[in-house]
Amino acid sequence: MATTHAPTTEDAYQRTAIIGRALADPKRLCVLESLADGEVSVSDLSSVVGCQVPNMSQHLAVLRSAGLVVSRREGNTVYYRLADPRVLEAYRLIQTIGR
Amino acid sequence: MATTHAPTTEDAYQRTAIIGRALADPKRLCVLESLADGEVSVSDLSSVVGCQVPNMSQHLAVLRSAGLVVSRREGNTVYYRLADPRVLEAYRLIQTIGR
DNA sequence: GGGTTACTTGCGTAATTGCGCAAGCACTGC
DNA sequence: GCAGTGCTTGCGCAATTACGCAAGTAACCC
Repeated sequence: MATTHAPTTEDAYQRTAIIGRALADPKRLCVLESLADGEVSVSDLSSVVGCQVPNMSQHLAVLRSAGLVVSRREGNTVYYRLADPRVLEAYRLIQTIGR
Repeated sequence: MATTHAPTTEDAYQRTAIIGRALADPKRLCVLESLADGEVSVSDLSSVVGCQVPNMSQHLAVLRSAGLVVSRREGNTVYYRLADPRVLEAYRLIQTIGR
């Protein structure tokens, strides 16, 4: 079934670009690093990153729609965690390229 | 030499974010993939990606200032290539996360 | 010198993004 | 029911971005 060279569709580029876009902000990178050791609540994340809660919520929405993080509600606290260990792996790799 | 926990400075986040930003466009991702097998000229890249040459030149400037590609001039042709094999590695990794 | 090819840069515009602030929702108590 | 806490969403604004087009630079050939 013509899997000759994997032509890489425009759609595949688009999905990958959405992830790149999610990695394009310092605060979002700080979030990913903060989630390396396990799940963290939104308010704790906003403290660590140093921004207001609504702003943090928007950044988390970007990360979530890119499929990099997932959320879980417990009472009235929402905890976020990395969706996949490869997310941290990718972040670390890009980090080493940048130094 | 105080390598305690690597606090990750704001500046380090910024440099990593610039790379993420460079990976945030489908056309630029197509460029990286096109450069996987070796150097390619600007006009050839614009043909493969499907955009005008000035537009391609701008995308290449983004990739270049992020340190992902380097250029070399031969006569009046400018060839671009990946600056580091890890760039392709990072692209592939992000790609698998996205599918 | 002039002319051609290959690429870069500047300019204007439409679209997207990050932020602050206010309002809305979801859940827990009372 | 009524607060109160924690998070999300909508709105307005300043800043950034991608694109097309024109003009500029660099190297080649005559």
